[in-house]
Amino acid sequence: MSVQRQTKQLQAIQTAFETAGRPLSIDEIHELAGRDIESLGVRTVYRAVRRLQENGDVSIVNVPGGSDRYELASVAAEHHHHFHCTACDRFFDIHGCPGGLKKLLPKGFKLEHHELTLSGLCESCA
Amino acid sequence: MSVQRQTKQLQAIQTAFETAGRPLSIDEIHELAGRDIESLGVRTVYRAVRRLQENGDVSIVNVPGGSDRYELASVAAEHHHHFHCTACDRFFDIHGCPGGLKKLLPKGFKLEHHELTLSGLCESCA
DNA sequence: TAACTAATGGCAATTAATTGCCATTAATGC
DNA sequence: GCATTAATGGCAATTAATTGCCATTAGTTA
Ligand SMILES: [Mn+2]
Ligand SMILES: [Mn+2]
Ligand SMILES: [Zn+2]
Ligand SMILES: [Zn+2]
Repeated sequence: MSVQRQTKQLQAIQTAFETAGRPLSIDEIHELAGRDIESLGVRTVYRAVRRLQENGDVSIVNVPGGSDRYELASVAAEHHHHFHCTACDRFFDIHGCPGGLKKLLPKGFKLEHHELTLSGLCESCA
Repeated sequence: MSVQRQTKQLQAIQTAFETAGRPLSIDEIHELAGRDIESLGVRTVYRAVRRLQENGDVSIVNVPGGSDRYELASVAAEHHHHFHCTACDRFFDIHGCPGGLKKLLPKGFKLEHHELTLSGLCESCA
C-alpha cells in the first residue's frame, strides 16, 4: 500500500472535529474546515471522512431523519447518546445512558445495541 | 373539497397496517397490500400513505439509518419506542420507556422529545 | 531541487427515494 | 345504467446525497 500524505485539508478536517467537540455533518465539516482552507471542496471532505473512518479515527453517527453525522472514534468509544437541537440542527453528545432497556424487550428478542436521541433546544437556542 | 373514494387499494393498505401490527416501510406496505391487489403500484402506495397521514390516520416513524416507516396514528398516540431486527430489517413496537432522561441533559438545554431504537434479533430471527 | 504519485476539487454521473404527468380505470350519486 | 371525476399505475423526471472522472496541485523521498 502507498503512503498516506498529511495534507492541509486533512489536518483542517481533523482539527474541525477536535474543536467542535460534537458530531458533525459533511456540510458542517466543509464549513468549519473551510475557514482554514478557503478553497476546500466537498469532494475532499467526503474522501477525508471515508479515509478517517477506514483508519479507525472517525465513526459514523446515524440519526433519525436527517443526514449522517461523524464523530471522533475516541469519543464514540465511550457509550453515550445524542441531543438534536431542532432550532440550529446541531447534534451534541449526551454522556450517560438511562439503562434498564432489557426489561422493555419482548420475549424471544435479543438485544444487541440501542440508540437514544433527545431533542429540543440547545443552550444557545433556548 | 371533493369526496374521497374508498378504493380496494386503500382498503388493502389500511388492512396491511392493521394486520402487520408494526411500523411498515413503503416497500413493506407495497408487498403486504400487494397480496390482495395483485397489480398494486408503488405510486399508489405513496399517495395512499400521504393521504392517510393528512387525514391523521397514519404517523411517520423516522428511524436511524434506514428509510422511513409508517404506523397507525392510534398506535403512535401512546408513547412508545421501537426495535429494529438487523437480520430481517423489520421494526417492532416496544411498549414502555426507560424514563429518567431529564437528568442526562446538559445545563441550559430544553428537552422536548426523545427517540429510542433498540436493535438486535427479533423472535423469529434469534 | 527533481521525480514520483497521492491528493485535490470541479463537474458530470450515479443512486435511491419520491413526485409529476397522463391516459385509463373505477367509485359514487343520481 | 350513466355521467362525473377521484384514483390508479407505469414511466419519466426530480431531488438530495454520494461517487466517478481527470487535469492539476502539492506532499514525500532521494
Ligand atoms: Mn457522540
Ligand atoms: Mn411504533
Ligand atoms: Zn441549537
Ligand atoms: Zn428479524
